[in-house]
Amino acid sequence: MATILLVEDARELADVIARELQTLGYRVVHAIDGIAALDLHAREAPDLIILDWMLPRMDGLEVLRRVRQSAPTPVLMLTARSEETDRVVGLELGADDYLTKPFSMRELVARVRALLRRADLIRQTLTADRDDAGEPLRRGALMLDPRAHAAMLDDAPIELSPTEFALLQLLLRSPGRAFSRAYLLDTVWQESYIGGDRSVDNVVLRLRKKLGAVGEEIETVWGIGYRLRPEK
Amino acid sequence: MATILLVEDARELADVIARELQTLGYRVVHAIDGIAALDLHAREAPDLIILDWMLPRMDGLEVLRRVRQSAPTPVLMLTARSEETDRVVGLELGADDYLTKPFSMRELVARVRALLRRADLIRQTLTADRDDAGEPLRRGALMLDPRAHAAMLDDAPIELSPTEFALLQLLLRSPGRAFSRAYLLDTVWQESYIGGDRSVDNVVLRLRKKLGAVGEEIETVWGIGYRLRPEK
DNA sequence: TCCGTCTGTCGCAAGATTGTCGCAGACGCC
DNA sequence: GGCGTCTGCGACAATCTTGCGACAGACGGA
Repeated sequence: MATILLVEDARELADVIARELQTLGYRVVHAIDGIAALDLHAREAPDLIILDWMLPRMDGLEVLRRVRQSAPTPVLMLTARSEETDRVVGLELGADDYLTKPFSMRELVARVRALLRRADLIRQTLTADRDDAGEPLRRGALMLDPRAHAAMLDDAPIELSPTEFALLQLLLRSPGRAFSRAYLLDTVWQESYIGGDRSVDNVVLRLRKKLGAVGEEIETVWGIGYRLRPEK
Repeated sequence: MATILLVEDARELADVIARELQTLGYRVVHAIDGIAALDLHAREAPDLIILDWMLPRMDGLEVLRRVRQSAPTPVLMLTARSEETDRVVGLELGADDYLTKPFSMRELVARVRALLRRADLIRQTLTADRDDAGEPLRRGALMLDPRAHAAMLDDAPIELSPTEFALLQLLLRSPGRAFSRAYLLDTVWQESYIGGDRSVDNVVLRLRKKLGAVGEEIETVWGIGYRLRPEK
């Protein structure tokens, strides 16, 4: 689950925000001044920063500037001022969004969610680009199209669940390579892997059933995991 | 990875933009005035130009005019002015998009990606889709005319709200491609995306209802988002 | 101001997915 | 061949996702 760095010196407000975010499942790290914020940012590598403008020891703008030098972490700025000039400065320095006090919890949450969603989208797009996704993968009678998120077997579309799709895609990208269950859990399940090794087995089981002849080419590597039989 | 020519004389702003784009994986070439911009454009053949309106030595409009004489490179104009007349002039001269200062990084990034994506799409499909947004899109009994912002179903006009229209247009442009909710929120809702995933669902729901048979071709990609069934 | 349209939210129900469990069978090692 | 370990696989329940109706706030026009 995402970690949020909250930088706010007004204790009471900070508590309210932190509690709200925590009940929503986010991990909240709290800094009370600018120096602490930079320190925590470096240590915790949060997914999002909620940054108050007025801070002891180093103001929000300076924190923003320094953060921006090291990481593209999205920043939501909080401010009591509403003057247009401040808004301009904040946004030009790379704040991703801006909220003027007083604001409703509801609005804060909506923006936090939006920023996290966007960051996640960017991350996915980048990794997809790196992996050269988009090109259809073929293997015998099977064709898997990442762009359409669809699979065809003998020219007939087949239904694959998200997990099945991701696992199959991984196998198809590296035929012959053996994947350990731990690696698969890490890669396919990512950080949400609450599953045990049996989960992997089951997805493979379901894939084999759905894929017919191609399914038989998913081999068990005893004591390790699975691999797609290298092409002849 | 795409190369972006950034033409902006305000050093600090330019640095922020450049850094942001670079962390996203783009190569950024920076020009500080109009003459340098033309020079770099000729040498680097960038995939996109981000062009400030006010520039030393040759203003943005003139740069745009000259660039247009030699290449169809997409151009995103930046300007401090918000008057309608300027906007009209810029777009008539062939700017592809337009952003008024102050703007958020989020917005800039969204537009940059939208422009690159569109350019890429155009490059790929050197078929009938040679238009940008003007040519009518057809699909079975449905005809959608972006220019007139009007839709016809079985030769009868149907009412679509702006959001519905934009989403449908996106689907029609890339039949078969799966769009995640996050992507749709980023693209269709753009700036004002305070909505949650349920908002997307609802627009799709309304579209399906309005579109009859064509509506049934909007498929749910479980765990991902939506897709227009590819044409046979 | 009243009214109609557009949009986001909420809540519930239906349905899909996925992790767990148990057991049978396969495998590797000695 | 015997034995401990690992895997295949069916069943099931918990969880997650989506469809959809209802509703309320925002907005703009009359």
